[in-house]
Amino acid sequence: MTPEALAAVIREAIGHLADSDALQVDVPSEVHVERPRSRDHGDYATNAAMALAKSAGLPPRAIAELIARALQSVPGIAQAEVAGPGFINIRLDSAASGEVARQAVEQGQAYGRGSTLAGRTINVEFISANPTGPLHLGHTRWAAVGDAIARVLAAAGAAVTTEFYVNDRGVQMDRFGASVLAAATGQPIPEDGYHGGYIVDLAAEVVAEEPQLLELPAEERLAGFRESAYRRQLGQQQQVLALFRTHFDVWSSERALHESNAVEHGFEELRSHGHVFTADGAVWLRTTDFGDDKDRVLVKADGEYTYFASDTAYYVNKRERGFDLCIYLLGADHHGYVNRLRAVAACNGDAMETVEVLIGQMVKITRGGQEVKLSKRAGTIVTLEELVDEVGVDAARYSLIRYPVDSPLTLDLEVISQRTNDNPVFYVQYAHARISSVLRNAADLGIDWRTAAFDPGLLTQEREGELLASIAGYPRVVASAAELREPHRIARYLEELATAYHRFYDTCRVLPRSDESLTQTHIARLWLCAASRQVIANGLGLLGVSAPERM
RNA sequence: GCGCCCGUAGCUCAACGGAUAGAGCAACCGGUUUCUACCCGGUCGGUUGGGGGUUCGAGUCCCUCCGGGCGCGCCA
Repeated sequence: MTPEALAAVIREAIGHLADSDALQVDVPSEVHVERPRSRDHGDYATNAAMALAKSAGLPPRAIAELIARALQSVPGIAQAEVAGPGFINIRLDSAASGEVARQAVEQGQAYGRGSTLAGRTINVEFISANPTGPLHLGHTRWAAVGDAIARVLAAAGAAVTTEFYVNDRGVQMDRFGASVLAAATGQPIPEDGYHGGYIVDLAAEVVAEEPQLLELPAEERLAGFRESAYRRQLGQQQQVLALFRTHFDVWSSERALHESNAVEHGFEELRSHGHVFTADGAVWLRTTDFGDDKDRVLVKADGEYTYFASDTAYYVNKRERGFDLCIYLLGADHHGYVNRLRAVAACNGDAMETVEVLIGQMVKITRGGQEVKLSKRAGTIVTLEELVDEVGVDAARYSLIRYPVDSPLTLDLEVISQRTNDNPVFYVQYAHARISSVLRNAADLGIDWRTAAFDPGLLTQEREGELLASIAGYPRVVASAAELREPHRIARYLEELATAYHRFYDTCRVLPRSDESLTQTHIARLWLCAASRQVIANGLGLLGVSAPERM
């Protein structure tokens, strides 16, 4: 029995009590079931009685008594007793606990997937870097976390589209082009240009492969270099992201937005809602109608569109493509955008909740405790590529996802490339490899556990119970990670699951020793192993981290 | 000045408003002569930055102060 199933049972019990007038309450839509820290408090505990006390006008313990008595007759529940201020502590019988092993094995990759977000059509936009340089560490955090969020949302039943918005228009692109051209022709790179070493490499590449560009008249030459370098740089970003296992369904170009007239179209939509006005020769969006500090300019007095104009049109475009939720992942240096983005939604006649902005704090990186400075302009940058080269995709992804994004993060390159428990990705992966080995050995011994009768009631050891409970908790972890947009919960959970497995393995012999014959207990433990492995693989899959069969 | 985020063990960090605030690392002590020891067990370690409040119950919610990060363009 999973905690969700138990919660449903408790809710049902409360419903019966309410129907029979034993208790005058509204049946709560959600019943909270938790795994108590201390096993003395049972397998699970619920605070339902305490939560109902106020509306029922009865002391929590009295309500708890009623519910507990009802639960005692439920199949699978071995014991239900009132404790403390009104908790109900519940003990399952071992067969009911053990059934989740069967569920996990039989459901396979589907185990843990849910439907809490079914019907939602969600756009997740992240990274959206300028195509004027390699992706650096901040982008890398989003590459890992954004991708994991998308996977987790999908696991909760949402239809998810991941999207990368390419800022390929405007002054930065011109500076980029000018920088590459300067490098190609031996001129000093402009003060306001890009000075990274990669500019020189790009310039050399362009010259080698498109020497004819050098022959063009000045203006066309500049444009030629800009476009060529842009294509190459974007291609490089795409290639590195693919290597990093971060997939985007849609690459959306700011330039294309303008060329397809989507910007003007977006303005019309907003105008029809009455939030566009003209002042001082500029066109504005009245975002202050919806909580922004100040109104924002869409078209400057000189006729140029602002960056915000594209953002606004892009939002309208997303809505027209059918997304009912637009999630943006932004760096902390962009948190000033939150209010105006939400205001854009409201100006479009949408609920402000249609826009959800996740703010990620900065990532610092150290090597052996010493900070590695990041500066895109100065060229001493740690790029996504360099990080992966140094620590590998699995360690990089896992380390970046493992922490909530709203706190600043410091990663030490030495630590996350070591195979210590400072670097738990290996700990989790090792559990998977270890189980794989056991299952291989079982096959070698000719044990066909899958078709043998599985008696979950034989899993009565304390550590078997802990492991089963951990497995049973997985679907809820996925659901809450999706609801809270916090994939780090998956990682933390996997570490606990791996611990539970290692502890189980330490005390419970799975396979028969050479002088032993095969028993039902061996079979039951093999099911437990297979279930554990399935859940680890599913969880790592949500993080985009591999689940190796051997290490 | 205004706004957002953060402050938890020596370090890096967890903890749907729930019971005695937890892991890993570091330090120290143990465990494998048969399934992967990249593992397991134990010891040490805390006024959750300070102070108020809300309630059956606060690391978590509210107020305030202190400390740190980031942002406040007709820039992108």
